[in-house]
Amino acid sequence: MELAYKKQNCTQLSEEYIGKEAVLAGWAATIRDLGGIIFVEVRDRSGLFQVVADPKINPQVYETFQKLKSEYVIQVKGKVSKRPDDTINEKLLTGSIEMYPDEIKILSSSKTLPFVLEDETVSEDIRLKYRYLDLRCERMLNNLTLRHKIVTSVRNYLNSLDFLEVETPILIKTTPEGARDYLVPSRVHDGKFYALPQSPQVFKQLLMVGGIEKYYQIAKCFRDEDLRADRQPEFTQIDIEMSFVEQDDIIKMTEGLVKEAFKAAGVEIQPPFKRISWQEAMDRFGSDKPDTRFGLELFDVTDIMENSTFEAFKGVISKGGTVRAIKIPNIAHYSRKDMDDVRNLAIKFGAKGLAWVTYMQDGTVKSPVFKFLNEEQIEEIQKRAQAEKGDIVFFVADMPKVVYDVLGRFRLYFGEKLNLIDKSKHDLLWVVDFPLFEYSAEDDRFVSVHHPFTMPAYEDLDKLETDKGHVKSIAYDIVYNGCELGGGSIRIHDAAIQQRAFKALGLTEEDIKEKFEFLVQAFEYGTPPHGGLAIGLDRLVALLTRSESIRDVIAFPKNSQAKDLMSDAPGVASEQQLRELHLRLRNQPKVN
RNA sequence: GGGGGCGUAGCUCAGAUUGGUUAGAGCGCAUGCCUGUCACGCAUGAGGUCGCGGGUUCGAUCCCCGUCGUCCCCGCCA
Repeated sequence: MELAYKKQNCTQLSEEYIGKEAVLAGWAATIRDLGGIIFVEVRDRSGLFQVVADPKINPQVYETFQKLKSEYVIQVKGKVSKRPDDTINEKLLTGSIEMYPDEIKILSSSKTLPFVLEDETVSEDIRLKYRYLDLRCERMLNNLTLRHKIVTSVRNYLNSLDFLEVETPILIKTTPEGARDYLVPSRVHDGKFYALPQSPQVFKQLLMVGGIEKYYQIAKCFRDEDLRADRQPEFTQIDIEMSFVEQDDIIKMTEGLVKEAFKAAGVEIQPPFKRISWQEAMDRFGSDKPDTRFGLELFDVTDIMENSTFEAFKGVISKGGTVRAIKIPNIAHYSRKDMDDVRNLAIKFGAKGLAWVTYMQDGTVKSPVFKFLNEEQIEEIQKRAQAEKGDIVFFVADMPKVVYDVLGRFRLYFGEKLNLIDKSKHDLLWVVDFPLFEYSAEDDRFVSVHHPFTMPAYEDLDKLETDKGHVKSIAYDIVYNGCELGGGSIRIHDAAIQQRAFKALGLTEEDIKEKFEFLVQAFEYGTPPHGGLAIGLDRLVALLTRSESIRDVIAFPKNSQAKDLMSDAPGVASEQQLRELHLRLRNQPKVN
């Protein structure tokens, strides 16, 4: 596309252009002034192109070149020429050609940059403060380019399947459950607030009631919770909902989508992906997002320990607890200090203690717990662990949730530490059959694992009243290399089942009316069976670009304290603004 | 809310085993020289509230306390 200021992109030029006129515009990336000749690399989004000024060839151009400084914006016009054979730069896409411009214009000058572009060691806070400069670096350009390609491939894929992209509101009513809402005060309605959506959940279900049948949206979502490397206060989901579907339909559709998204990143993957039940994931990997690129699977020794004389374990078991173990290979040489560190790690992860068996290289076996076990039990442990010389088996006894969590984290810790993870793998799988409810000790009641509209497994419907803790749901997560990429569920479309689900959650009629009235009401007017899922776009792109943080795939992210270091948001509001919003501050904001 | 790391030149860092007279390096920047560089080379030079405040001390970049900034983790969050 020819523009007023440029007719070609830098890397569009090739040897085919030799002798032809070109007009480039971009930034002076590097300037090499050799005294009698000046080389400048022009950079635009496409890449680099070298232009040369020689006083004997064009004194006027040479004079302007002498004025150039780093990151000046320039335009050059002239004929593309071949470089002398011995000056070809193999590292540059356009390294065999160059231009002695007939004309150069300085379109804009630049101050000295606060940091050297492409210097990977520059700290992130400096780069975030001058994000517009960081964006000039190849890394950010590549990340944003890949993000765009992935979004494009997703849109193309869903469009080809007859989906409609529909926007849902950003100013909505606050929702009682889930994450903390961002609130927006209403000027028109004194004392009332909008919330920003944590996800378009309610609206996408209403779109199904509205007959849209197949909906998607590249949706901005907002959660006012503390940040992490993979969590931003505003983030983007590929949000999808479909009518007249069961779980398999969603899974199949998503597998195609993920395949296309990976293809856009140059990675070929072949659906269908493995499916593993939530229970199996917890039993084998201690996680609902298992990284199955390596072994170190957990195993159950509750039955053995139950018949031991180890009162600590027996006490846990009699209270409904479990004893599980993990075998870590080739660490029997660990010193006492190493073992203390491991024990402290277990405690940090939530264990009350740690027991172990060491299978020494000399064939002896050492364990602080063996005095509580008979020979048969000791043998059975070795058999289940398939322990060999050099291994250590660790035991954790507690309520299942704690045991899974501690051993699951142990597994990841040692997998990383012992370098057991094949980083070249693209391991995709589905975790299915999640429990519908989870007991919350904090609230002393059962709460939704997914959300209150998740369909219970058909075979578990009669347990809704009798055995809440064991009701499975039709919910599914997609997991990539041990990271949750997305998840979703089939929703309840039957008013009677929805009432039973609400009841199981301990919600009263008033609660339901207050919290979900318009949704429940909508469902009374003919609701198609429906379900969907959402995929975290930022995480997906971060994983595919091997970025350490999702900040690296967002053009203008917040820092770990939810501040925008560039614009210094959030800022203070004026007294006038506060008055219009009917607000008074409890504390004066800190001014730095 | 809690735990940990870091904070010295524009950027990235060093600054000792023990607190001491003039706080260094590379990159960048400036000036000069240099006609085929592409990490151009060579020379010269400028550039510092050692994050901030307080304390200990004859004396603090260094030790102590507080505070601010930033990153990571737990809690929180799908």
